[in-house]
Amino acid sequence: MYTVKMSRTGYHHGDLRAGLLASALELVETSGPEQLSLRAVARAAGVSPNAPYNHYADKAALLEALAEHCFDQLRGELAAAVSAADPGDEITAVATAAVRYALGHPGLYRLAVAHLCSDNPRTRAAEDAMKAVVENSVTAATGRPGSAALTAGVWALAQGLTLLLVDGSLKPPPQQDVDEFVREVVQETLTLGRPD
Amino acid sequence: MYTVKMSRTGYHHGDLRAGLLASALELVETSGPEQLSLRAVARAAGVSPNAPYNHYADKAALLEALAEHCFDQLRGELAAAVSAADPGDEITAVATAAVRYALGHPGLYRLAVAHLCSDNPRTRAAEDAMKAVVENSVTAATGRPGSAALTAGVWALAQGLTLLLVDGSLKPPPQQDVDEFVREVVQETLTLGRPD
DNA sequence: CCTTTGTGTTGACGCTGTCCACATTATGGA
DNA sequence: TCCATAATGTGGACAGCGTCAACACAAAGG
Repeated sequence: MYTVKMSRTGYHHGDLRAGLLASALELVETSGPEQLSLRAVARAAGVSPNAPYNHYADKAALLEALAEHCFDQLRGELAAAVSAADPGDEITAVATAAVRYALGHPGLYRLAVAHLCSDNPRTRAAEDAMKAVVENSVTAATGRPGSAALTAGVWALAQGLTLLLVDGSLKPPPQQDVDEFVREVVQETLTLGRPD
Repeated sequence: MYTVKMSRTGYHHGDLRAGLLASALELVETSGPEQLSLRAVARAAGVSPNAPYNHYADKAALLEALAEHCFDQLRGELAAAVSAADPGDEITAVATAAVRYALGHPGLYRLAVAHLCSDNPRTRAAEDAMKAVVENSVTAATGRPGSAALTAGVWALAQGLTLLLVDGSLKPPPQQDVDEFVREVVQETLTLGRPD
């Protein structure tokens, strides 16, 4: 997965900053975002409880970094999905990609969503980049520049669908694959049930 | 707000269960959901740190109760909004009502969303009741029974919009009122930008 | 009246985030 | 090359947290 520059000299770690991030990414999936403690991350990275403070101001800063990482990856996935989509199908593609990513990294996604409220500029920037991808998908799908309202709506639909699916509050009907379900939901919603 | 049966006898509290809930509801707004500690709730209720354990199995149980309370109230608001809506306007009405409620109780809403993942049956039931209201709004607005997919989509749109607005990730343009913004987003999204 | 049951208190444990002082290592100018 | 300085990791300590066990008080009912 992660090949960190592992030159532990016995005392110094080599690249603790990255090591902590990697350990945290693992722990957040195995133990859940609620259980993620700074000390546990340090332990997993093989380092004393206070070592992280040399690289992150406090626990919140580590969580910010995790959220930023999540949004960066997600943006990448969305952008790839949009450019690989059949013409006219871009909106469905972003929604599907978002859901797929979140279901693949539920712990990280939940953590990122839970800490959305923070006003860290880097996190905000990562979010804005995601929104830009969504906007692209809207203009690509409709053939004209999408209004701010429509972009917001598509973004909200994707985000809401993802959240509800991740925490099991919404389940695709049996013998329907998640992708199909998302596609159906998005298409019916965008046309209010009217056949296109 | 809350007139709890306050018959503190000097030792017994009278109705600690309700008192704890009330204190928690206050604290979750004033101090934020992340800072909400069982001990702080007990303190606010004027009782020792362990007293809550006579009424809630653990901290998670208290949070469940809060989430359930939130969903119950929200369902009430949504139902009222649907029945008060102009015919054909029911979907916009639910979305607006959801956003309005969440913005009025951001701490509680965030807590409820963060703990959606739990599989407490009472919480699930409260959620299902909300979904039923949304379904009603869809059938009322379209004039025919809404499909499961469409209901899910509207639900996701409302939930996503609410979440993004609550944590400031989405801001209505200046000099546009939140209600108007939500209305515009919902209408444009449901018709993919096509004028109706 | 006395026992049982519900309720609140006190004390303790391990865990957490964080501060401080200190130890160790890397770096770069003389 | 040597040494000062900065970067990085360690250890100890503190308050606050969730929770358990033992105990104290009050209400209820035979």
